[in-house]
Amino acid sequence: MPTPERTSLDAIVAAATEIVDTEGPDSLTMQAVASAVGVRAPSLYKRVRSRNDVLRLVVEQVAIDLGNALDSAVDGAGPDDETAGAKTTAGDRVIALARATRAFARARPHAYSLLFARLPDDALPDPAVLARTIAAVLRVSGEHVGEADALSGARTLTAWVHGFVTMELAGRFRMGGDTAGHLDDAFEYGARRIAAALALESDAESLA
Amino acid sequence: MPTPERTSLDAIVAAATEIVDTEGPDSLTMQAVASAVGVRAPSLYKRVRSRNDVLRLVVEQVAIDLGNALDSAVDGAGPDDETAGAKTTAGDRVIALARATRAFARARPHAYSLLFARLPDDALPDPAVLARTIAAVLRVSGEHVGEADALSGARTLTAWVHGFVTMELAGRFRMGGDTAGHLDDAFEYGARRIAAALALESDAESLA
DNA sequence: ACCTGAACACCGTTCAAGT
DNA sequence: ACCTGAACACCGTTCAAGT
Repeated sequence: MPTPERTSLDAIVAAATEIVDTEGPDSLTMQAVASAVGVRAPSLYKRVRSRNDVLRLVVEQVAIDLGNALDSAVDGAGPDDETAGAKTTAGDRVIALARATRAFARARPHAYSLLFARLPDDALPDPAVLARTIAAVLRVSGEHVGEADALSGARTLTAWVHGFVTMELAGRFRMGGDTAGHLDDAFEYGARRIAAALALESDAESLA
Repeated sequence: MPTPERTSLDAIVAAATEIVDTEGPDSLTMQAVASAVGVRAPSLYKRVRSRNDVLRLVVEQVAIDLGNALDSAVDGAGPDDETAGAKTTAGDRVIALARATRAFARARPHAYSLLFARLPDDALPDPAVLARTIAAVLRVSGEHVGEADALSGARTLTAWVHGFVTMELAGRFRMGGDTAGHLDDAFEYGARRIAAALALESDAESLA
């Protein structure tokens, strides 16, 4: 006689993502996930192939969440020029993307780290999911520097933001006086500089 | 009767570093290290406190190796201007540091990733070791943009290089057409742009 | 003083047995 | 059809016993 299902793939992914967010990937054990969804560890193998499969689903969920945050940031971007009636520029949207990425990483450091971590092959996220995640970055970069340099601009922006955020999260290489407020200033200053540097790119030889 | 020592802390660190380089941190087990140095796993606890202690020693060794590579890169930097007799500028040394970091990361991807990874508290490297690692970056940055902006310049350079290299190593967010040769071009182009952008910084309000 | 086997509490994963 | 306890091969770590 068939027994009723006591959990679901969605519940497993949700529980696993929560564990990663609160305790980090090392705490993502099959027993912890099973306990969170109310079954025993062996039952999980009815819905997933392995722990790495669970990890992959978490990474993809995180990528989707970051993509949504980036989309929202573009929609909600306001003008840097605070004069009444000033229009929002593509440069404003570039800055908004940088800020949204940093905010996401600070809110969910373990999850964010996973996006760029060295993962086992069977935990690698679907490239199509990642493509959606960065779609807004490519689009805004194109508006800012022109379609020909959209790729090069997106890469430069992403590299700088990711590097800054990683160093901030790791808390190493503090380079002397990195206090919290100082980092905020350094980020805003750097983001403006990078956005400005990208805009100059359209003059140089295209590299896309 | 005292038995002779059959291994040493140096041998343990060397073996552990080799395991990390060849198989990655997940393969760094106490049994693997013990087997490599010719003892049983419990014997390791005579020289180290825990697996995280071994990991910390590996991270510090990697930081020392990167620091040496950066120092060598600065010494060996040549002029971008290939005219006979052209002098090596601070900008040339900035580019040389960027190239050396990328070369290190490509040669030892697992080791490099550890430098910025989220690590357990008892695996965190000694800040003094990390300070030595980046000393050359701070020094060259100061020569390039002036002492007042040395910190800000070093941070921007390190963030961009680290971000670029991480994206390259992870192989995700390929953003369309990232072939091997293309990435080389993109790196050289980006490094020149960042070096140029830093040089402009000295005009702006200092942020150090 | 150093090294070891045995043991403990964990992992991921498989599988026969239950319902 | 789904779930489970038991089992297996691993982990890190401790410790009494050997030399």
